[in-house]
Amino acid sequence: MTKDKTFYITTPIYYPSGNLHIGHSYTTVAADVMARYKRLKGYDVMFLTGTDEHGQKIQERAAAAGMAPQAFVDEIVEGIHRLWSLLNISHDRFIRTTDEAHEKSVQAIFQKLYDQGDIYLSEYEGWYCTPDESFWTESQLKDGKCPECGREVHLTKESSYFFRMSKYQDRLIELLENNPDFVQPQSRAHEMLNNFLRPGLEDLAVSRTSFDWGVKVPFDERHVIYVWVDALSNYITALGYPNTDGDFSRYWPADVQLVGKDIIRFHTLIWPALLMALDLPLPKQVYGHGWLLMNGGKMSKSLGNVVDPAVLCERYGVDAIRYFLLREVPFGADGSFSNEALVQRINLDLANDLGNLLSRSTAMIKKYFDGVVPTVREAGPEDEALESEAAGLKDRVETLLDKLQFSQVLVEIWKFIGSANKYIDLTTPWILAKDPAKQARLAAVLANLAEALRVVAILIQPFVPETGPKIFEAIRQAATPENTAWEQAAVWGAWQATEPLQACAPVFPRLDLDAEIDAMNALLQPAEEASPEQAPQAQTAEQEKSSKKAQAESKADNTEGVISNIDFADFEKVHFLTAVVEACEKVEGADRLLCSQLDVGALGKRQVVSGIANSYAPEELVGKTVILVENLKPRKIRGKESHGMLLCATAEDGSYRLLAVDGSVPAGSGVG
RNA sequence: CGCGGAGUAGAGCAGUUGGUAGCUUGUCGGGCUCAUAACCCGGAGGUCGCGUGGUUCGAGUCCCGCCUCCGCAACCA
Repeated sequence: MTKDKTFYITTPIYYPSGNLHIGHSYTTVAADVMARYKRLKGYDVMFLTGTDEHGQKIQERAAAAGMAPQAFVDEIVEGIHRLWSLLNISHDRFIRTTDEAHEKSVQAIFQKLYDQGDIYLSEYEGWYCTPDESFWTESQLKDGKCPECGREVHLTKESSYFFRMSKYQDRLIELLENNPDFVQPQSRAHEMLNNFLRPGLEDLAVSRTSFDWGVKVPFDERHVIYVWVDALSNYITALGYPNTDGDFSRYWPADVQLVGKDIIRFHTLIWPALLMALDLPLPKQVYGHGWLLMNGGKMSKSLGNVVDPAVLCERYGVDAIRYFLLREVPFGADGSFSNEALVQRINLDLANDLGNLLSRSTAMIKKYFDGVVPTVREAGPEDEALESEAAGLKDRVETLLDKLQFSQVLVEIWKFIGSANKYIDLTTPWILAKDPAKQARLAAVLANLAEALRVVAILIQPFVPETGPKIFEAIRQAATPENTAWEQAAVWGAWQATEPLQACAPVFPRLDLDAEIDAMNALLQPAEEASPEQAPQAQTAEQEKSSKKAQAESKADNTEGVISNIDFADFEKVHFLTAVVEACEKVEGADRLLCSQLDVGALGKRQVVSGIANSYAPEELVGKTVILVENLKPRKIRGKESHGMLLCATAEDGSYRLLAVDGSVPAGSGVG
């Protein structure tokens, strides 16, 4: 059968430099819901996701792990496949930029653009940081120095191919101004226009000679194709482009391309410009969703506040996680993730409202009619409201889903679940049951409840693919394609039990809030150096702001005593010593950092950078005896070497107080 | 004067073209007993960041000024 309606949806291709976190799952689950919904509606769906595997960072990570880049990404991609499988992601295709077909297509695209003059060879002029081997533009520099390491940079030139993006500036402005649907939410379009388009676009460097983990420029082996052409073009190479027959002609242009708000710039400027250069139609919509914030701050590995979706799924089940992700936060906006919110959603929405509705309905059918609702049924005055609400529900859900308003869709469905619960209270079936004359009315009431559950089961399929079938099973509705079809949600009276109902076990068991939060905190304890107590040392300037809140939060949690025990051997690994501060000054360009010169007795002098400038003035520290973690791995903070860390207590207001010694001991004394 | 977003009941959020301020959760009280200590009803709780600003018969909603918070320069969704 040839379906005439197609729907092509994409997620970004993820960068496999490490395992994915809950944020990646958020995007992908959202795309999955749309894909499942459209399939239910009878569309021929192409749902694409994948990985962006080239680039310097991967090369470095692989080298650090002592692996070849390909082997390195293979391993991570394997994990990503497992995660998507766990989350019931129903992608039709998974593209890797290291796929041979993709690489060939990228070369063909590059060649075409070069041949037609949209790509030209020139020189990339920038500020080069030799130790970091990285280029920076004038505006990226911090105080004229490398923004990464703070060291000197020098002006240098590197040969590079450029994409003539400036040529498409006017067409891009027109695109964003005249097509309000192209970028969603629309506020993001303004940002693009004001920040980038109106000030003027520069041509884009699209090749590099400074590393070689990438696709070679077909006519110039010294260059590898840089991220833009390589990564963005995945959306068309996955369909076979430059071959424009088959899948490409069938699915392109994409209906929706989901991206996080951070990369919307590349998808609304560079990507359309590339397509214009290739003379291809543009995607119908690029949707930039918001972030899931962890305790109010951005999620990132270096902060140690990353939530592992696999752990959550294991503990709560896939559907609970999928439901939470899309229910908790309006899709375009930022929202926060917290264990408490997750457990609350599971308890209130899934267990109390939906789970309990199923439970009480099936229990009554079992109890009053031994699982079989008689066909002699008498309508009552309470029925009308429930039935008419159900009748319009499918359309309301569709309207909202087509606008990707996932949280609103779930609100709408749950309103109906609430109505069904209320319907039970209004009709009081337990009273009807006592009166033999009211059996027909009781039958009607219970049938209506099964009916409501059937409608809900159909509509929630895209969101919670495991739960829909469970409900069908519980009400003994055969899960045939005809019965589960989307259109069946608009029908009232299609419930047809295949066998007697039984009282069913809870589909979403209620959780103990406090116990869960404790358990989750224990699971999520960051293993590395980002634990709160170490934060003053471990933070870099750019991380400080966002980690501040996370610190406060996790600190409060820690007082509950859920930190796992360590062996004495572990403790012994840490060398504490006393040290005397000989000199101390603020670190230039950083708000919270102080750089101290310490006398550590026999060990000589040490330089330590600490994030305590808000709590101490530099001169206050001089002469103090402090506790130093002596064997902490040295690291650079704002360009300054920091060999160790000063122990501090954190006060309630978030300020730090140094640990002191009771009495007087020489510098360099052991502590422990 | 960089750009954008946000500031509405304890918490988290809605408030469409200006017309009596809503939802969820929490809290207090009541009902019910079919059900996963679940479900249903009701009460309390807000001078809608500030300017006793402007426009208007009327402003959370439009205009002006100010304050606070967050994001944006890094190919972390």
